Amino acid sequence: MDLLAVVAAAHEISMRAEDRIGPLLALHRLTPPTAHALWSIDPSEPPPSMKLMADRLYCNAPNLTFLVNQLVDRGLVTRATDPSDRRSRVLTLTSRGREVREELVSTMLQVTPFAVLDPSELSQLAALLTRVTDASAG
Amino acid sequence: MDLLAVVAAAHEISMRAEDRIGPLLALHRLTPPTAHALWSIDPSEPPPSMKLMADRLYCNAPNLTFLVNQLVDRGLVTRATDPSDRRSRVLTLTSRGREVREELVSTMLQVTPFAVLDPSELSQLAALLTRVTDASAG
DNA sequence: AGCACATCCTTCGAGTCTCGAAGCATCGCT
DNA sequence: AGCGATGCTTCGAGACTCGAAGGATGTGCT
Repeated sequence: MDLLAVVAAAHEISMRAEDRIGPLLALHRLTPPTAHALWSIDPSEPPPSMKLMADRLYCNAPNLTFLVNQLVDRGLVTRATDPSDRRSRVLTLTSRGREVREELVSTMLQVTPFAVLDPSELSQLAALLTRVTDASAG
Repeated sequence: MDLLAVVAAAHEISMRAEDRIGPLLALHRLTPPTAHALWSIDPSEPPPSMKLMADRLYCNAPNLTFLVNQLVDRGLVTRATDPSDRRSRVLTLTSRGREVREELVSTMLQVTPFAVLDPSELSQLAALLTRVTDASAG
C-alpha cells in the first residue's frame, strides 16, 4: 500500500528537517513550536490575531499565549490591542523578528530534504501537495 | 519558488494529521511523541534497542528513556536486557501494545490528508518521497 | 438603555517533553 | 588487569500542552 509509505516518508522528512534546523533554532533560543509560530507571522500580510494564529498552528488559546510570550520575551514579536475589536490582540514582528524569521526560512530551504529534487520534480510534488491541502481543507 | 510551497504544504499536512489523530491518542493516554515511539516499534521485526530507537526518532538518550518509560507505564512495551550485549535494552510490544499500535496505524491511514489522493497520484507521490528520503539519507 | 450570551484572551495547575551534565554497567582491546 | 568507548539512566532546569476558571469586550434582544 502506497498510502502507508507516503505517510511514513512524509513524517521521516519532517523529522529530518527539524533535526537539521535545530542548531539554528538553538542559536536564537527557539524551539520547534516557537519557530513554527514565528514562521507563521508573514510580515507582508496584516498582523494576525491570537485567534487566527491558534487556528493556523492547530493549538488552543492558553498554548498560544505561552508561545507568543516566549517570542515577546526574546524580542521577536510585539502584542497590540486591535483598535477595531478591543478583545483581540494582533501580533507584529519586530525588526529583529523579521531578520530571524528570514534567516529561518532561507536556512530551511537549504537544509530541507526536499532540496534534493530538481525543478521538474518539485513542481510535480507541489501540485500533488496543493491538491492534498485543498481537498482536505478543514 | 516551488520549494517553499512544498515545505509549507508538507508541514501543514503533518499538523492536520496530528490534529485529527489527537482524539485517539487521548483515548490511550498517548501524545504525539509517545505515539511516534510506539509507531516505530514494528512487531514483525526484531525488537529494537534503545540506541536504534533514538536514532530513528532523532532524539537523545535521556529523552528516549523518558518516552519508553511512558510506554512501559501504560502497559504497551516491555524492556529486556539484550543477552548478546548486556549494556543494551531491547523493546518488545505487549499484546496490548500491538493492538494499540495497529489501531493507531489504521486510523492514521483513514484520517491522513493524503487519503484524498487516488492510487495513481499516491504512487507518483510515493516515488517522489522515496527519492527524497533515499537521496538525503543521514 | 440594560441584560444575557458569545467571543477573545489570560492565568493557573498538572502532566508531558527535551536536553546537558553526571554517573553506572558492560564491552572491546591491549 | 586496565582503559577508553558505548548504552543506558538519573537529575535538574526549561519548555510545551491542555482543561478549568476568570476578566474584558462585542453582539443581540427587549
